[in-house]
Amino acid sequence: MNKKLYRLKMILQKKEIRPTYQRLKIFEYLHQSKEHPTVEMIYNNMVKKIPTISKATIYNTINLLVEKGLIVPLAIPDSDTRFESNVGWHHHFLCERCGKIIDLDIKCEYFEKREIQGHRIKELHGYFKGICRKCLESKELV
Amino acid sequence: MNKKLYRLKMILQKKEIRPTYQRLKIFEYLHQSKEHPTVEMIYNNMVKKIPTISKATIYNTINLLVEKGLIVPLAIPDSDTRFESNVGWHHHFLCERCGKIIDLDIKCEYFEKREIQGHRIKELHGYFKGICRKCLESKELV
DNA sequence: TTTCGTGCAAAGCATTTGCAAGTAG
DNA sequence: CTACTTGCAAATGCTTTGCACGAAA
Repeated sequence: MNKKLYRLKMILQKKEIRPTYQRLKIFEYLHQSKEHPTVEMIYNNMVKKIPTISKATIYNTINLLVEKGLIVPLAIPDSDTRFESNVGWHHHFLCERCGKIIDLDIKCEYFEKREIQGHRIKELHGYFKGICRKCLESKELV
Repeated sequence: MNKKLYRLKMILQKKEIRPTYQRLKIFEYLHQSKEHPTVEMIYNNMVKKIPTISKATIYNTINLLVEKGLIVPLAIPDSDTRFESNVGWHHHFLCERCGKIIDLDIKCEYFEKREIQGHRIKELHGYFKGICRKCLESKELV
């Protein structure tokens, strides 16, 4: 675990980000969490470990990490922005029943393309909305 | 043109929305505009035609139209939400140079699917970010 | 030592809400 | 007439900013 933290510290330094305790802990949390947390969720989690931490620091840090390309924001209508450390291109599934966001492991023909209809592609985002497998299964039991 | 307005009025009534002048004009604007306007853009456009209109009415109306499924919101990180009346599934391209949002006329294998890895699909959203064809061309002239 | 980051409180904005007056059916 | 909608202003809530103190290089 210490080795992993050290690795994260190196990543920050490589991007010229001072690896303060707060930043490292936030970055660590984003790496170990699979729940695509909101700012609120990050804050609630951090307060447990660092009781004096402020929301301003959370905002400052995630903004910095996004700028440096170390995390990615996920915009969803009528919902708070979420963040993830998995910066590789992939799609998402949002369950409208349980609210979870699931990383989809599907191929997309555009993942390899650098151009579409003459436009140069720099980013690609895709998400599905509906009811996830688990919710469907539990509904069938009712 | 009157015929078109009448058609829009019918659409509102079918969804049990009282076709007030403000609502009809906002709905009309969203139908004729191809620029995927923000709330701000809708307001600025409406004020020209209805000088007394308030932002609250714009918000009330678009929220209602979204609820009823007559328009679709488009969430983009670090950018205001945009709206469009084209509710059919399609992808978008966002140019980071000129800021335009372009409807893409491409097929997607998931447009016809109703399930993905066991999850039931109700909505599908995809967008590319990069530099649009026009901006690439004008850059090449420099 | 010097520069940068943190935490607090205040400021800024977009969006929502409450309400009196006006409008649609 | 009765219920709903509008426009205004106030309230709300998320995010950013200014600043003094503290921490990192």
